[in-house]
Amino acid sequence: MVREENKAKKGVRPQPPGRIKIIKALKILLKEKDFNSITWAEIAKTAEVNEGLIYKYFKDSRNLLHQVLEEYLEQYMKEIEFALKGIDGALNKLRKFIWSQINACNADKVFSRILTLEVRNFAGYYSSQSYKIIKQYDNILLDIIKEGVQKGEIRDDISPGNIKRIIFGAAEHLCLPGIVFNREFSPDALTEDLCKLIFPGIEKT
Amino acid sequence: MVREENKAKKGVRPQPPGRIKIIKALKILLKEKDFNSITWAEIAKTAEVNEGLIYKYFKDSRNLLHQVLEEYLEQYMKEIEFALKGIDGALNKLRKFIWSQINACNADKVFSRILTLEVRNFAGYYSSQSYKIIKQYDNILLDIIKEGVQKGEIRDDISPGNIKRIIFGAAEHLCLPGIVFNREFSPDALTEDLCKLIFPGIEKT
Amino acid sequence: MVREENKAKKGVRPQPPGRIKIIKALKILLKEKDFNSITWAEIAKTAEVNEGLIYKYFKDSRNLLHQVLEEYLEQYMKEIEFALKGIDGALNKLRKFIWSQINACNADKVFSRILTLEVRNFAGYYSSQSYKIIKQYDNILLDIIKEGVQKGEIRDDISPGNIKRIIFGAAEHLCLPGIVFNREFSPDALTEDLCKLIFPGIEKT
Amino acid sequence: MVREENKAKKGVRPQPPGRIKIIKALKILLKEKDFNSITWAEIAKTAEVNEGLIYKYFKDSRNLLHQVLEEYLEQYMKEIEFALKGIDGALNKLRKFIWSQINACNADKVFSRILTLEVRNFAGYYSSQSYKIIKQYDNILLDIIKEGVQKGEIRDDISPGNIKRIIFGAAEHLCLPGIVFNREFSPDALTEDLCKLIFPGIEKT
DNA sequence: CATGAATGAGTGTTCATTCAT
DNA sequence: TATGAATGAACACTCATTCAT
Repeated sequence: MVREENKAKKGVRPQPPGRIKIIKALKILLKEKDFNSITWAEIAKTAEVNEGLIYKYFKDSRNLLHQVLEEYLEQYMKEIEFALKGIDGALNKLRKFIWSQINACNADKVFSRILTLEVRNFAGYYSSQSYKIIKQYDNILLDIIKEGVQKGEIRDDISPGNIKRIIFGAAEHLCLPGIVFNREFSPDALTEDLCKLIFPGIEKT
Repeated sequence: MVREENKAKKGVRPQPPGRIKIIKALKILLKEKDFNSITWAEIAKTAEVNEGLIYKYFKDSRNLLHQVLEEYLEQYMKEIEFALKGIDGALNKLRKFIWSQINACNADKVFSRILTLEVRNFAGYYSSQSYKIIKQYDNILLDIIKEGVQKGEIRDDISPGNIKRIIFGAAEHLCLPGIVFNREFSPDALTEDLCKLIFPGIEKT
Repeated sequence: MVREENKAKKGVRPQPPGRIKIIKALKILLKEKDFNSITWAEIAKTAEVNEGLIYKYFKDSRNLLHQVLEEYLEQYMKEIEFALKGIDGALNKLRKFIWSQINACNADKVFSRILTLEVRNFAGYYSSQSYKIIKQYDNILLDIIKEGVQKGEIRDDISPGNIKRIIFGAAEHLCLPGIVFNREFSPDALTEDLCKLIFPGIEKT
Repeated sequence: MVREENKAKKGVRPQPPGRIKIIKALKILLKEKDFNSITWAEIAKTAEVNEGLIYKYFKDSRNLLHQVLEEYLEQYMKEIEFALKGIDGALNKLRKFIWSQINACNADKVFSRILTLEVRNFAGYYSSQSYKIIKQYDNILLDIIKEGVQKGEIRDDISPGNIKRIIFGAAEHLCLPGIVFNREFSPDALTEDLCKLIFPGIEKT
């Protein structure tokens, strides 16, 4: 009965086993190699599924990756929104946001690699659904900054957009060695360093 | 005799005309499309050279790109070294370095795109000659920071490596929209914003 | 009871709903594209029926088309036989036959296209049931000619078969532009022209 | 030296052996099966050539057929123009034209089948180069008819276009059994029958 | 130094067909 | 009766690469 409820709530389609296997296979392969060098044949073989079946469920290979990405991003969006609840003050939210971002990078290196290194030079990426979700995610940070500016917590002589970019870029490059060489890193320590460095320049004096 | 001079000037390689044409062709194509979707046939056609000839000079397509990259990077390295000469104080050098980096991004968007979006998830990139030059370039910034720490200009409670990463990441993401959508941007303004934001957190108080 | 009646009227087959839907779907698709490029998947989708179901009723796709063709041809045969009733004289019948043929081409361009452009180079066409019906249809014209020869209305120094072919070919090519480019044309005018041209050479002098 | 001259005159490109083999292979296969069911693999195998090579010389499979068709049609056009030279009077030309057409059908049944049964329902046929040549060929007949009308040899109360269609259609269907079942037939006899039948209705009385 | 010709191994994609339920 | 899921075999097409000349 609980199951029935879940279905109803989430509006989940029945999810045929082949589809699940394919997605799982892609995730496995993404751990081993970059997306561009993954072939349908490999996916099919890994999924123990017929090649043609992939086409049944996913229009093309990009579509398959985007669907997997979307799922991941939507999940992450929910988490970050949840994580920010109940936190008071723009700077506190900022710190939390940064930590979450770095932590997520550390927790799922495969997706981090895809999002930071692979997807950005895909052909249709900047008009994809995934990119839309990323923009929403960006806006969370942007809103925090704008709120801080409005409340006098954050300086107003740098555009919120540029502050946002600086933060994202700084966080990304702190994680980059970990992402590229698949090494563990400490979200706590990196967050600490990043905030120490940028907060003095962000706070309104 | 003139030839001899050319040889001497340009370096060791004799630079046969076919080779030059191929490299030129790749540069043209890189302006239009991303490296991964450029084919030998296209290069040969653009270079007005036989396909087979490419093999005479370049082991494989990656090799070709790397050679082009190397050339570009070596050139840029020289420029940055020259640009930093005669500047006093770590923070002043830092500002100059940042400006040069952002300015270079703006000036040559093709190479910026390759370096920030494409090359990083190539298979052999991190053991390539190009990467070695990038590391050297990284070290220039690192040395500036270390010098600043040593002279008491820069705080010592954040590792120079992390400071370096924060600066590179921040600068990169400030340029990213311009790189991705091939838009012009103002190196002066972006440098100003970035320094305003990070210098308070970098300076030793 | 009504059902029973329908059965009796339509013939032997019980005509299950799925079957009807499939046939209807094929007819719809034939209006849009040529038969060779219609896929099972499309038929099933258009019919709002499962792909596998088609196999219940039709051995293969050719079989399906032939059944649809047969239906159409049988219907047309009845009409032509009815139309020729009560007409006196071979030449009058000839004129009526020609008009009916051209009129049918104009009225149902889809089937005309199939019969004149598509079906003739199908593998098994010349041993199919459809071809048998076509032969019967051919024979109607042939019989008219033979009757005319016998009665001295039509010249006897050209074989009836060749006269038949000349008439069919001429009529077909008069309709061809209309069929190919799906344009309307006037059966009256074309019949008039055709008869004007061939009757002098057909009539016994 | 003679060779050099030929090259220069005809403007012939060197014709690489692979290209020739491919065209030859297609011609062989066309004798056995209809064009639509011929695959690249078969052509390559028959030509004893790599599959990829076909793509080097011909953009796609349609392109390959069209090039072969064009060659054939251009050749035939030259022949018909030559054949009509020195013939006086529209009706005499007409007879010669008809005989040539029927004779060509008999002589090369493969191409006749393609032109009458296959090519007409190809997607891009009516905007292809082949179709343009066919139109030119059509116009030869049309011009003969127009000339006859002008000189008072041919009746003027049926449009030349319709006369043309009637002739082409009649001739085609006289040849059709031969084309379809690959049977020999007598151009002389068929021409005789056709002219006997249509000339009385064509001549101006 | 440079070319034209040719190759082999793959690519994503499509399709008719089958089968358990 | 009708369906969803899955399959296998082929399809046209592409590409980096080689080699004789």
